Amino acid sequence: MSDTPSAPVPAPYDPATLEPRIQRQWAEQGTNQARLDDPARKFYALMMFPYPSAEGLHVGNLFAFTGSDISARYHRLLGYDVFQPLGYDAFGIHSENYALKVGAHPMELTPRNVANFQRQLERAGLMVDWRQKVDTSRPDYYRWTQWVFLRLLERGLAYKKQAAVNWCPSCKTVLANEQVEDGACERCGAAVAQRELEQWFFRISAYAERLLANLDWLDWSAITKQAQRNWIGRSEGAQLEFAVAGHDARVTVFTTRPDTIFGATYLVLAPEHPLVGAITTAAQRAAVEAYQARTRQQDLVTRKTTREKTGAFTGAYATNPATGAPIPVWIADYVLMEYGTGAIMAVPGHDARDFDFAQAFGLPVARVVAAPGEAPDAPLAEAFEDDAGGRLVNSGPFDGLPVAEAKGAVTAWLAERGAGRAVVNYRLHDWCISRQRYWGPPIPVVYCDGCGTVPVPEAQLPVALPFLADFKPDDSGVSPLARDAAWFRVPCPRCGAEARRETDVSDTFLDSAWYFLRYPSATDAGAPFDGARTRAWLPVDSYIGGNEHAVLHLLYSRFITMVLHDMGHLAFEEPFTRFRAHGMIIREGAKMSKSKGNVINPDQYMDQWGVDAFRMYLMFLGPYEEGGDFRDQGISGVRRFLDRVWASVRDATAEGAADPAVARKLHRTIKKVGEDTATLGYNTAIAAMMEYVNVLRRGERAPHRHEVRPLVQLVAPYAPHLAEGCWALLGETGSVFDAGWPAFDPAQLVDDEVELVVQVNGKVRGKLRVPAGVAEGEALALALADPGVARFVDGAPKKVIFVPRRLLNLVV
RNA sequence: GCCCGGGUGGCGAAACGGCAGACGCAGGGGUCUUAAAAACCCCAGUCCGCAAGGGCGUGCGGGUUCGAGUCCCGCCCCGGGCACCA
Repeated sequence: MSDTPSAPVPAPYDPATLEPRIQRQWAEQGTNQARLDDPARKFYALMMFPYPSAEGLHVGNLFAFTGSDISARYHRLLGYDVFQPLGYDAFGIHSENYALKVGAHPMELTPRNVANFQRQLERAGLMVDWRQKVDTSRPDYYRWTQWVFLRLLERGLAYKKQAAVNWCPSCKTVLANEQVEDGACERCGAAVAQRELEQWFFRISAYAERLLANLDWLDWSAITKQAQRNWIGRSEGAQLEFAVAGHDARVTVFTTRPDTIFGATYLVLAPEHPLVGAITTAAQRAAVEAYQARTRQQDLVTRKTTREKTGAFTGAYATNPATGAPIPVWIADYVLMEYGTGAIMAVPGHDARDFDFAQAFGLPVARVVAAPGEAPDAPLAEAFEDDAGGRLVNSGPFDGLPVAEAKGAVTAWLAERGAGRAVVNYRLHDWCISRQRYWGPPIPVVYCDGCGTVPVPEAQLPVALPFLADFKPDDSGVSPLARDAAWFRVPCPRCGAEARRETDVSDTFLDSAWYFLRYPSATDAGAPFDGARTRAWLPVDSYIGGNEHAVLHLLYSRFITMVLHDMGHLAFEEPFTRFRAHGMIIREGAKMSKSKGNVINPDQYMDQWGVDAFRMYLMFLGPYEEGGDFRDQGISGVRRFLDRVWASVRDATAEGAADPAVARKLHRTIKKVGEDTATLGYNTAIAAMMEYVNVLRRGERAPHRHEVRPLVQLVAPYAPHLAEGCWALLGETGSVFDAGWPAFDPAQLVDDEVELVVQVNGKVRGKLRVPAGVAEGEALALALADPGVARFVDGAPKKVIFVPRRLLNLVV
């Protein structure tokens, strides 16, 4: 045996003991707490807060959170004061339905689910400042959600109107469009009908242009911005007026094709259009009313997806302002009341829907646009919709004009005759925030016979959600809250007379439309968001979340922020400076779902491999912004890497000469990991660190201390517990997260000697080791002297392409 | 139908217009071991060939270029979102 003293037993990497120890240390030392009051260089890192489902944390949640956490930790290492909060989106129909299903009460169930989530999230080792946690279902939060509602009411942006909803007569509840499948309720299968209810709306449509315009400068994922642009749906066109024969009434239509006015052979109103009753002739009244009734019976989804054309003739005729011809006025459910003016001019020759309708009811089809070389009276077998190369025909003074020019010219011509004007229309409709349900913040309004609609005074907030043993909706279409008489009857805040509370609760999207404002002030009982804190921390520097919220949540948050800005409550009008959408995790090529039984339980993997290995594997699966495919076998590779990092640190010696090749690799790795981490290129950053460790440990080489110390810093955002443990192992004091980010030496990035690829006619025929600065002539001489290259070259090359440091291509 | 993504080894995936397949999984061979595991080292797109070497290769068909996974045109397939929006 050797006579050297036996070395101490080397400590293996053991995440099961290391991770809890490090987490205790972080908690004791307040490592994850932000300097909320006096940040020097603030960085607000936000991730979309979860809905605390009873099933517990989903691997998709953890994928999202880990990606945000890495970014947050990286910024901390760069020297920012990072604030990364998290909370719970705990209100909503989801929780309520689940409670109904299992026969529990949401007030009891929700805290339990939240506690379970909290346990799982804490275990995941996120750098979250838990002091600032929010829970939207708690009165100390929704009190301020109600405050936000009152601000919109004050500003004239909240209003009530009748609106059609999907109604399931069996579940006795309003259904969202997503909950209707083939005209039936997704839960019970009963046929869904329309029902008109008085609902609260927010006038987001008034902000359409601003919400659209700001997208141009926001640093957001391109796909997210595009989704918002599509949703806002700006379209330029004209409103045109049609006089109705024998009536004072004029029908206003919206069209994007005013150029086709000469081809408008009939008008169609939405069945619920207010003019229908007035213009319908006695002879047609029965048919029209039957059709209206039939439309009301239909659910909203079926109405919008059925292509078959139905309708009824009103008996009335309108005058085409361009041709002077009388044209019939119909009603049909393919015209929607909520878009444009709820009425259209039908141009069957140039609109596929109008064409189908005209075919179904034998209405005339006229051609007013022709393709180049096409006869003005060429018959139309289908609608000719192409407006790119077409020119007008059969259009009086406008014949021959290209469509693009005709749009403006026709609009101007009609405007002169008082029959129209250019308008911009948006698809974005107002936000219905009413929910006739239980589990949400009561809308803080009181109805008084004398005073009308009275906002609940701020001092009386919150309007607390009462405990209702029976919170099941009934077929009244009114929220269960109406059944709690003690709660419902309330003195009018203005005159003191007996009055009634609003019984609708608000949409969960309202809870989440302002939660990022609350985090820095989460414990503030006196205001929704403290002025100084808000100035110090907002807007959010980095927001990461799923693109399923590209439209609603993100748009509503922008809207609420704009309104609060306009009212002087906020200094900025866009809440999220940078937004990145992460991808989706699938498993073995298939979407995860409970029914397939392939849902990943994070706890089990964290038990087996450690938290760090699990998070790092999630990040290694593929590009963060695209998602990845979770395969059980793959995680061992990441774990092996962490073992090797640990062993490298443990075996590092303080003395000895550096290996210049290792040093060069280190500096390249620092550069690469920094760049990739900044751009969310986590998978390639991890690969780069693996490459470095492969070089570092080649042949069981014992690394030097200064070769591993920066590695620990690089790996820290990815495997924070391991890095913290390694940092201590290196004898460093304090947290690695206060140690800064290593710098690379640019001089170390350039090699003295490079491998030059030699191609002949684009095919690789040889490789040369040459000095980095070798000249073209010299490289050519060396290449021609190479027998492998010379075989393919006969005589002098016709052309030589030389890319310094990379390649030499000889064309022969 | 429209709008995005994406199609690369056995698998997950890399690749400023310049060596396709980095990194990892699975696989094969080896070192160590009585043995196995672990660890470490090496091999590994595919076809022909004992080898040296060569041919072919990034969904399909064209094009631009000295050179194309990457750029352009036309298709096919998969995933996601929107969808009677006038």
